[in-house]
Amino acid sequence: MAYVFNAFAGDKPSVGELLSTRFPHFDAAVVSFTAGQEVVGEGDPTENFFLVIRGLFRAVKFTRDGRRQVFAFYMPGDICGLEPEATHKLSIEAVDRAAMAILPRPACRLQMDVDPRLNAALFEGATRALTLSIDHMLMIGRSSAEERLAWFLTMIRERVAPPFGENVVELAMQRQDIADYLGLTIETVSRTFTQFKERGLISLPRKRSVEILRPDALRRLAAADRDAQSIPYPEPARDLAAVAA
Amino acid sequence: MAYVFNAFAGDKPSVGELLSTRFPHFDAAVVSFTAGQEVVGEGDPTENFFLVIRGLFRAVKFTRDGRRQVFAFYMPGDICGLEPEATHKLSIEAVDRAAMAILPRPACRLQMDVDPRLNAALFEGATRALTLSIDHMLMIGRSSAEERLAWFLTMIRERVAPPFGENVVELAMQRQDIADYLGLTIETVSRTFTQFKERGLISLPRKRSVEILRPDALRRLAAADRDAQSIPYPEPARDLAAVAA
DNA sequence: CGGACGATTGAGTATACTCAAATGTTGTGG
DNA sequence: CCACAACATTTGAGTATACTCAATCGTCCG
Repeated sequence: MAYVFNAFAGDKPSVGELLSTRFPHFDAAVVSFTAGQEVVGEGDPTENFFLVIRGLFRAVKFTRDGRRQVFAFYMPGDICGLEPEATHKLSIEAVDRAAMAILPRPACRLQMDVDPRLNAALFEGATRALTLSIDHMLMIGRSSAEERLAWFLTMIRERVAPPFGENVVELAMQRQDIADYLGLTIETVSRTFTQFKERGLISLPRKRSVEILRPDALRRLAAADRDAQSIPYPEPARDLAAVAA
Repeated sequence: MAYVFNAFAGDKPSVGELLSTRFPHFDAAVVSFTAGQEVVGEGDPTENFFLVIRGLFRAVKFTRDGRRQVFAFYMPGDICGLEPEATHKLSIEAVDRAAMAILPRPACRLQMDVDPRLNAALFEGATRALTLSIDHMLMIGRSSAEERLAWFLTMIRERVAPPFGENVVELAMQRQDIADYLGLTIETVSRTFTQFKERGLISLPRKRSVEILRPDALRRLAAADRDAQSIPYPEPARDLAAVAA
């Protein structure tokens, strides 16, 4: 997940908390968006930071001929819009009906100068976002379709309810978003979902709802552990140590 | 270029300058490395920042089964090692005979608290690094082999001597590094080099030396402009406006 | 000169792609 | 509430791009 501040990730107070403390009226700047609506576009001046209040957003970039890459999904508690240049290099769009708190940059900067905690939190967050993007890039550059989808499902699951996640994950984004996030086509994503279903790794109660039946197997696939691919069905053992390793 | 501070990129004083000002004896901590030598490994504690003095370094990560992704190349003036977690998530290795200034983190942090300029420079740099990684990811996720290599050559050329670059670029890294940087195999990289040569886009005086004969054509390929692919040979016109657009 | 390594080239293949059609889902108006 | 339209997703068939495995070529050193 490139470019994401996760409210759960820090041992320090979360950026969201700090902001809501320092800007007691920040909810006055909350704006709602409908599905597909653009918050900022590529080339727009970077005037604000954004704190996700409700729903799901995505950060995207387009090539000139219309290909699209999704760089991140932002969930409630995440901050985005921290691009350093004068203009945004990514567009931020609402995936579904969602809401953002809009935080003017000058005010944030002033607070940063005054409050070392906010300062440190933002810096830590920015560098952590970089770390989070590493896995994403490794996946895109060096993994098969099934590894990418397994990684995606594992990551989403663990973000929704850390540290272990629920076994049923609601996917607010549509298949095209997943495809563009993973650097695949929508057809390949769909086929891989079907394949996972047939292998008993997941079930699909509804199209946008995934029940993860065998989280360990999925996690091993995601870790690019080639052995996992040769284990289609059994494997009842837990394997949490492997995650930490 | 993920994770890179480029000494040329900023309108502010470069991080390198600030560090050498604030740490007048930082050159006492300069360490030399031979080709392939590891500066820090994945999992090592994050005790220092690093400033490249001479030569070329790469940031890499391995999957469990040995696949490798190169995330960045660091040139003199670049800073690396700014990972926020307690341990490094990437390994940093010397590509050739190279040297790093080793900057203890606690000292840097102290200076950051005291000196808002250093602080701002590092923050700007960290977020800029994020922006720089965007193109890399877009390439890896959504481009063909020839687009990736065209982008790589264009980027290297412009980094070596901004803003336009020399027409002859010395590649200190070997083909495997390029392949792992672009998410391709070494064979595909090699074939694409050959193809570019046959199309008259480049020439290869030596294996590690690329002469860029048609920078505009290469740049258009890199920009994922599909029209460029249907223009194999002629095209004498300049096209700098397209870069800015 | 020979060995080691890096790079290129060749042949065949697999994975994910494209184009196309069918199916499923959602939302809207009658 | 149902029917229909619009859209999202799945499935199918064929193909292209980049991969794998293998051999050759070139270059740098000892």
